Amino acid sequence: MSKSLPAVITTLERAGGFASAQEVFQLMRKQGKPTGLATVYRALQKAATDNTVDVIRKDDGEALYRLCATGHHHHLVCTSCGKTVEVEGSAVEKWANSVAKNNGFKKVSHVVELFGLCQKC
Amino acid sequence: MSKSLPAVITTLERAGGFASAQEVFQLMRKQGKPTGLATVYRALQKAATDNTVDVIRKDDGEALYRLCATGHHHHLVCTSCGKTVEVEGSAVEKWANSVAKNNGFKKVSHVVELFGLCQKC
DNA sequence: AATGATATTGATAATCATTATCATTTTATG
DNA sequence: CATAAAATGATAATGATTATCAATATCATT
Repeated sequence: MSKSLPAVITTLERAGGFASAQEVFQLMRKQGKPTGLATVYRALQKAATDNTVDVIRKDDGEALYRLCATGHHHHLVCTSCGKTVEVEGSAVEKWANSVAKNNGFKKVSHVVELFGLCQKC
Repeated sequence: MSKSLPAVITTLERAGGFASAQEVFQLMRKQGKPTGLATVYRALQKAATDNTVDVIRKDDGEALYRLCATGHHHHLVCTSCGKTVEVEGSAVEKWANSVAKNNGFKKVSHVVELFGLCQKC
C-alpha cells in the first residue's frame, strides 16, 4: 500500500496547510495524477498512523490532514475568532501512557484540545 | 427551541460522561421520554453554542457531548467493548493552564479523552 | 375562551464524508 | 515466464448529521 503514498504526501505538501481527503483527491486529479478516492483515504490513514501527518477535525466533523514536521502536538483554539496555536504536548503523552498502563490498557490514543479566548477577543 | 432542552440535558447528566447524539436519543426513548432525533440534535447544538456542554470527536468523527460543569475528570475508554474508567487529571489541568498563559489565552477549558484496548479485548 | 402569530417538534428524506467490496491491475519473487 | 501477493479504483454501502415541512404547542391579545 505504497505506490500512491508518496504522491499523496507530495500533494499534501503542495497544498500548504491543512487539506481534507476530498481536497487532496481533487488536487491530484488537477495535477495530472488522478488517483482513486479509496486510495487517497488509504494513504492518508497510513500516514496518520505512521505519524507523518496530523489529523484534526473541522467543526462539521470532516477530517483535515497536514504534514507533520514537528511531531505530535495539540491545538489551542480561540472560541471567538478561531485562531489556532500549535502546542507541544510531551507532558500529556507521558501522562496518557502512564494512566493507560495503570489500567491495563494498550494501544492508547488520546484527544487533547484546548479552548479559550485569545488576547484580541 | 427549549421545551426539549432540559430533558436532553438531564439525560446527558444521567449518562454520566460523554454521550453521542444517537445515544442520547436512545436513552430518552428508554426512559419514557421519546424525542425526535432532530430535536435531540438541535438541543445539543444549542447547548454547545451556549457552552453548557463540551463537544469532542471520536476517532471516526462522531461528536460526543458532555455537561460542562460536572466535576473535572477524564475518561479512558476501551474502543472495543466501551468499558470506561474515570481518570484524575490534575497534571493535565496544570499543563493546560500554563500553556494558555504562555499564549495569552484566557478562560481556558480543555478536552482530554483517552482511548485504547482494555485487558479483556 | 377564541383568534392568530410565532416557535417547536418530529417523521422523513437528503447530504456527504468515510468505509467496505471486489474485480482488475501491478509488483515482486521464484 | 508464471504465479502469488499486494495495490488500485470504480462502485456500492454505511451512518452521522442536516434540511424539509406539515402538524402541534405556546402565548399574547381581544
